[in-house]
Amino acid sequence: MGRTPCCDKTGLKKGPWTPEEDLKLSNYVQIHGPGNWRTLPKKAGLERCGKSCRLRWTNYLRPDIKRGRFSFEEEETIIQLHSVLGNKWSAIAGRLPGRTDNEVKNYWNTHIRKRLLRNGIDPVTHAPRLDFLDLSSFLSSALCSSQSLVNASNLLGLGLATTLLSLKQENPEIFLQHLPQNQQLCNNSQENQLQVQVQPSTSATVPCTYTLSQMEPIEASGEGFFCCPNAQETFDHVQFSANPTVPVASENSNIRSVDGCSQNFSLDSLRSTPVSSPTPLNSSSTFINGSSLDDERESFSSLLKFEIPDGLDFSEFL
DNA sequence: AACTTTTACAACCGCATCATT
DNA sequence: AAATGATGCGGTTGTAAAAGT
Repeated sequence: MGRTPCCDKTGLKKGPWTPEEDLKLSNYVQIHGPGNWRTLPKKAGLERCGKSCRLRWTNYLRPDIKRGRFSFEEEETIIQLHSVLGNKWSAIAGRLPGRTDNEVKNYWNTHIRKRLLRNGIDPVTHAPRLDFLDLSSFLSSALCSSQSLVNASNLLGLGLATTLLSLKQENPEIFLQHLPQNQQLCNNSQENQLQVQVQPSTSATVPCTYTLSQMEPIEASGEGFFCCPNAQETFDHVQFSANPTVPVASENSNIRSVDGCSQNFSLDSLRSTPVSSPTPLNSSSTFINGSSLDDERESFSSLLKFEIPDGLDFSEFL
């Protein structure tokens, strides 16, 4: 015995709402307030399912809804929250004033998800993925530019580190259970530990190094994704290293080969999103009315760059 | 200009969860 | 404690508009 349907669908209208229906619904809700959706259609004189009325109100007619394109800041917030919360669209929308879960979900599926994929970022794990990289452009860039260097092991090291952090977030018990093995993946030497060197948000604070086992994920704070156990700070700049002696590199927008298995990057670049500052990164990126906003954002996303080293055997990829 | 394909978004549907009886 | 009802959530679909051929 299944559940009774939310309403008797016979004779009920479906499809796009007419202005007249919108008016009836708006007038009714403004007088009586939202709620009692099952009985609302009859009282409001609408031939619609109560569920449909609720959806129309919450996603379209509500007076506090913000319409129009998502700003850079909103997009960045969505990506940050999605990396922590996953497809919890309602929770994400709750942190974006005036935006609905449906709107956020649609924007993710039609814009952000595709762009992340194009830039070699897995939209589910938010980690760089080799199988998403455009291999042809990858190879042509390697063949045409003497400066282009790919260090496949570095890419793998980066993916490993980010995957481990994701794993720790999602399955802390399993992560801790396998931590010794995980730490050895990056380097066979048991003396080396996979470490995370962090640059705190405030410049006055000295960078510190933690092992992954010490890192704690932060629930959607909007400020960062992990916190140091003994420090109150959040941070947005991490360096993964299999070698505790590796120094912290200074640039935090690009992935750079520092040494061996270490990687230096910011979470912003990892997420392939624009940097937090609303100021464009270079003078040619000033906003021009009429230009494609997606293209602008695409150019920011290209900050995720890979350098190609000499001596890479491309046959490994083919 | 006509047709096809792609894109964006509103709306629907089924299920989960919480509240009430 | 179980049954039922109300609401919310997330995946999916339908369709109009835009872009491409």
